[in-house]
Formats: sequence, structure tokens, C-alpha cells
Amino acid sequence: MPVQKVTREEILQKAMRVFKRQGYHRTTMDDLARACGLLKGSFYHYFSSKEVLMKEVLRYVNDFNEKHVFAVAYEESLSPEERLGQLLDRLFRGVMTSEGGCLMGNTVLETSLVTTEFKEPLQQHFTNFTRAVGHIYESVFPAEKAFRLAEHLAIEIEGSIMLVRLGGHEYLMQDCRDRALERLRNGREPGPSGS
Amino acid sequence: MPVQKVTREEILQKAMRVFKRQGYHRTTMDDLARACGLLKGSFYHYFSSKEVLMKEVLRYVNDFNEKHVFAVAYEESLSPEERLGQLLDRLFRGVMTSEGGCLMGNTVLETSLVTTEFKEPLQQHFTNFTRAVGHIYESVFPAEKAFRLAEHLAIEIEGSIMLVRLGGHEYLMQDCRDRALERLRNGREPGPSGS
DNA sequence: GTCTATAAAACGATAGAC
DNA sequence: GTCTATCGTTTTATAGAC
Repeated sequence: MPVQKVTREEILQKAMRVFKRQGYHRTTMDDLARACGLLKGSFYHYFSSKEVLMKEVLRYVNDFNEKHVFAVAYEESLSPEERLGQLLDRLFRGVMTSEGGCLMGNTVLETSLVTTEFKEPLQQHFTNFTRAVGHIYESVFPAEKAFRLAEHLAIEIEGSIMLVRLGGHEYLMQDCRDRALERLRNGREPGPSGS
Repeated sequence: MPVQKVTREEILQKAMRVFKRQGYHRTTMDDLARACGLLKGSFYHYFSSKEVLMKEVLRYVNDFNEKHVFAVAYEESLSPEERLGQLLDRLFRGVMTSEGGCLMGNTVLETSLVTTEFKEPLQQHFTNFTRAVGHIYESVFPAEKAFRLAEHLAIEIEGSIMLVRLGGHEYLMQDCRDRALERLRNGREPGPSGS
């Protein structure tokens, strides 16, 4: 009796974790299948190739972030501080829950010079981020300056994730959040520790 | 007539470029051999495995940086501004010459949760960086603050490299340099565009 | 829908001729 | 020191029984 063990969406979630932890090239279809409680042969019933699966995973993550993370930037009933704080809390939860950091950042560095297959969803993620965060900063800064602050925050987040991954100084993520909020509050850009 | 086609050091340099561009797991021994003008079988005469080669490449990069990049931080005859500016110029040249960005950063994200084989040289790189940059900042800030500024600069550099890789906004590296020098000059931490 | 079995290709690594 | 040839393994992907 062939009972369905997983849904397509469950596979996307499990696969996301495996890709985040191991990277794209290091992950085998067998790894992905077993993470879903399936044997490799069964796994091909859902996804015809690793590349197709990865593209869907990236799209799934973008959809999730758009709905549950970046959306808060446009809830004008909240103050800019509340919106930025909540956005970062939700983003960091996704980044820090389960090992591996940021799937988008990892995949950029691992694949961008080897294939263009993933370029569009990867760029979309960072566009969505800077648009959302930039929108919040626009409540205090002119558009151009707000965009640059958002871009700079993306840089600090990705760089911090890398250093956390290397040495486990998890306070770096909190520092990121503190700086981002302080810039919003002060209308200027303080240093890493808010000196 | 078996004529020697490459030296060990030439292999390390070529391999560094290939690893930087393609990543560790995506790179095959055939890729590495051909990059050196050799066939796969010949390549094993120099290095017994891909892992051993990668470790030597990382050590080679660390040695090079120690001698030709970070060393300038301790040339007390130069002003702190000159030392920091030159250190970053040399570091960015290595990062931006030939595609792929920062081999150390790439390798952290690609391998740190899959194997511990490369952990030591990777940590060594970032330790060397923060020690060198921290030493420069100590000419203006107390030790603890100087270390945090150096750590924050490492974050900004690695994050910037990632965003450059994604979208080609190469001005982000110049911004990094400008911020680093401005913090040194001002005795405080300005924002991304020096507002 | 899941399984076993297997094909087909890619890859790391070795052996031996020159 | 470089080459050809090949071994053993891993991996992607497919076929067919249940």
C-alpha cells in the first residue's frame, strides 16, 4: 500500500535545510530523499532533477519572505522602529533556526560564476530586502540615502552570518540589529558597537 | 622526454583561482589538472588528493597575505591612514583580480558545516586580518574598541564581496575603504556613504 | 506513491609504459 | 615527469514490480 509520506511543500522545506547546511553541489539526491524519509527512486516522483528542485526551493523561500518577513515593512500602522525591528527579528529567526545561515547568500557565492540558473531568484531576494528596508528608512531619509542604508544593512547581515559561521560569535547578529535601529533613530550612522 | 610543465607553486596559484571561481565541491581534479596544462593522471604526481591540495592552497594564501598584505599594518614608519589604505588596496587587489572574490569567505560558507578539515586555516585568515587591522586602529582607539572595528570591517568586506558578486556594484568595495579610513580619521564610525 | 534494481555518466585515485 | 588506461566508487536518472 503506497501511502504518501510527504507533500511537495514538506519536501521544499526539508530540501531548503539540507541545501543550507551542505551547499548545492555537495548535496546529493540521496541526501535530499532521505531527509524526507524517502528512497532516491521515490524522490524523482516529485522532482525531476536537483536543479529544478533548487529553483523551486529558492522561489519558495522568496514567497515566504515576501509574505511573512518583508511584508511588515509596509504595515504603516506600526512605527518605523517597530517595522524594522520586527523585520529583522523574523529574518534572523529564519537565518539562525537550523544551521547554515542564509541560503541565498550561500548560493550566490557557490554558484554565481558556474551557472546562471539561480541568478534571478537570488537577485530577487536582495531586491526584495533592500526595497522593504529602504521603504522603512525613507520615513526618515531621502530615497537615495534610504536605499544606500538598506544596501549597507544587507552587507552587514551577510558578512555577520559568515563570521558567525566561522567562529560562533552570535552577538554579531544582535550588533547588526542594534546598528540598523540606531541609524533609523538618530538619522545618522553610528559604529558597530554604538560607541 | 618528460619535461616539467609546472612547479608546485604554480599549481597552488592556478588551483587557487579555480577553487575561488568554482568552489571546492564543484571543482574536479580534472579541472585543476587542465588549468595547469596537465592530464589528471599527471596531476597526482604533485598532490595526492583534492583535500590535501586545498589545505596547501589555503596555507599558501595565508602565507602570502601575512607577508604582502597584513605586514604593512606593522610598518610603524607609515602613518595609520597610509597603513590602512595600503592594506586594503592590497587585499582588494587579491580579491578583485580574477573572478571569485574571497577564497576564504567562499570556503567558510561552502564547507564549514560539512568538514572541519579547513577550519584552522580559515580561522587563521580572519584572525590575521583582525589582528593587523586592529593594530592600526589601536593607534587611535583602545584595544577592545579597535578589535571591534576590525571585526566590523571584516564583516563589511565579506558582505560587500557577496553583493558585488551578485550584481556587479563594484563601488561597494570603494565604500568599504572609505568608511574604514573615515573611522580611523574621525575617531568615530560614520555611515555607509560618509553622510 | 514507494520500492528495488540497474543503467549511464562522472569522479577520485592508482598502475604502469615511456 | 607525463602520459594512457583503468579500477572502484559515487551520483544522476530511469524502469518496472508492488
